[in-house]
Amino acid sequence: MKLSRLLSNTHKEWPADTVSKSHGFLVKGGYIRQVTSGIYSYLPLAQMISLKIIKIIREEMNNIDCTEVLLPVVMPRELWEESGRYDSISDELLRFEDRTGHGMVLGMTHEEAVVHLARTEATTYTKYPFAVFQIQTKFRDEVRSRGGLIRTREFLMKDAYSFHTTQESLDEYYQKCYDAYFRIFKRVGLKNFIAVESDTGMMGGMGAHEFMLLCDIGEDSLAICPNCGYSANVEVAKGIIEKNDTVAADLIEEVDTPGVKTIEQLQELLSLPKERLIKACVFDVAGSNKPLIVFIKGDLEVNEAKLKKVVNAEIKPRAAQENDGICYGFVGPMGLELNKFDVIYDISLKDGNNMVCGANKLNKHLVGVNVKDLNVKEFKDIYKANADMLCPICEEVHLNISHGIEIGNIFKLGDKYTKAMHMTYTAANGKEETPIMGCYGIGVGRLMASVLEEHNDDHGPIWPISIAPFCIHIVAIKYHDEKVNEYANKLYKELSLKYDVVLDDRDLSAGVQFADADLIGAPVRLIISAKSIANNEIEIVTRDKSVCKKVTTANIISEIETIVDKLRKEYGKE
RNA sequence: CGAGGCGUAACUCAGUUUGGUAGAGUGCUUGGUUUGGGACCAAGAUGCCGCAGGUUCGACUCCUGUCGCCUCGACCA
Repeated sequence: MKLSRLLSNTHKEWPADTVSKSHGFLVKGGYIRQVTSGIYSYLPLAQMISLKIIKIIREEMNNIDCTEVLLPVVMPRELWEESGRYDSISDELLRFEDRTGHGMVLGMTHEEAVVHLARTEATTYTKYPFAVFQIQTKFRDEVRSRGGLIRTREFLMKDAYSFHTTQESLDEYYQKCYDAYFRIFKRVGLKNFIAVESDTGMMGGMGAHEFMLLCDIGEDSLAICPNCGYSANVEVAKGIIEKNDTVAADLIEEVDTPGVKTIEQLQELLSLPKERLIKACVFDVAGSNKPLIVFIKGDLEVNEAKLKKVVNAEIKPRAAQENDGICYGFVGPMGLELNKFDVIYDISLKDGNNMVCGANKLNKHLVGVNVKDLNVKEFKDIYKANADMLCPICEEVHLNISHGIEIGNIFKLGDKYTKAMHMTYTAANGKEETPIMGCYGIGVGRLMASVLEEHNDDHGPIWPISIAPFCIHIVAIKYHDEKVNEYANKLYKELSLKYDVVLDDRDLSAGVQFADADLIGAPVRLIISAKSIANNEIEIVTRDKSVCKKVTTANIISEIETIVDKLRKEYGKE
């Protein structure tokens, strides 16, 4: 590729409205252009990277006996009614009508489509297990897209689906996929990524992991044990709350707490640690007209993902309303009119002694409350793990809370879709059985942005050699100079036989050429100038600055080979 | 959907408070001097000032509405 022929422009100034490095550099370097919120066109540079990522994904999926298919982007609403998701998913699923008025949807994921395909092909146990994947555009009408390619509405995704007749078979394949994901992320150049236990969310199912690139701009919070390696998305994370040995109080007293509506105010007024307070949170639950009151230890927060599972419905923090019988700021477990509310106690309160709670009266709290006296039937685990808690596995050290970008996920779906969509096979004993499924996703564009997020300097991306748009970038300084021109083209031709090479054949000032080379981020750079040719040497520099030396023209090819081999090993197959 | 911010040239942004001929830098075109980190000189092209109403002799500027984009939150198979 000659740089003068490349369709894209770099920008000198940092693009407006970009917050993350990856977003900024992708725009500044001419990789992507926004069409509308959450929807981007890829210029050639981004497409080249995308194709290289896809190639790696393909190889690794094929390696675990997953074969490629192509499912439709547009599907009839009936298919989604079969699974129940036409109604259970809200506006994120884009619905529209074709010209006959028939309801259609844009695929946001393809469980329905793949079951539709597989249920007519895999009707006997002899076909199982099997797995297919596709690399296909998804559309999710996100409430708010953000961060450039980190969170878009339209995006390219590798999604794979496996089908099994036994749980053991699913578990085994799930592990294979888990391992393949590690290889994929390693090969595209990521270093600081982990797998965490995760919520199954709208996918449903029996277990899930998310692969996370640890990084400050990540949208997810992760609880990680630095000792034993336990790691989980905070949405599902457990954590051991350190015991507090306060002794039981003898009597309950009502105290005046005028205007004290928050835990912080209460803590200050009573000079008590937050864990001696009982916090009340009020939620509205979809499909219920009773407000839900959740009691939890004052220093903890309610994990809404966990709570949602416990009540098995959508929940929303309730906005204070007048005359709804709730004494906001002074809600407590004693004296609540239980026929008007649903109440849940968090497990963190279980052994609470001598605590403080709202009195359900304006400007009053109760002191000296022992939870064991409240006759709570059941405690639920709905607290959010935090850095004050011990690891639930090794119980030795405190959890770290880190941020991560979700670069991939795997789910054990079970029979959620196969059952709803009446997919069956004939078992060896002649009976009809329902297969179980797993699904496995990687967002290609987000992965590209994530790699950039991890590999950059002040001047631009430092693409790993495995996915870099070009392997070698030849900077010809004073391209119009006859000798430079001749030598640069000779080298370009020769190297192009073996590598992806870009030749900067523009007759621009050296500064511009270097700046653009930084933005293109090719791992190996060759600098050719009249002076260097006169000395029979070429300067060879790697984008990560690990190599910077002059090499005689006679040795240049072998030197490049050495450097490229070394870089490839770093990101190569195991 | 809640809160905030922003829509002016291809890009980054002034100008709006106080209404009076549309601006700068970068980029682009042409010519020239340059050429190891976005160099310089000269000449030039480029605007439905997001859109629609309203007020006014006159609106980029004031008023109303509307659309779009960004950030935070909510949300996120």
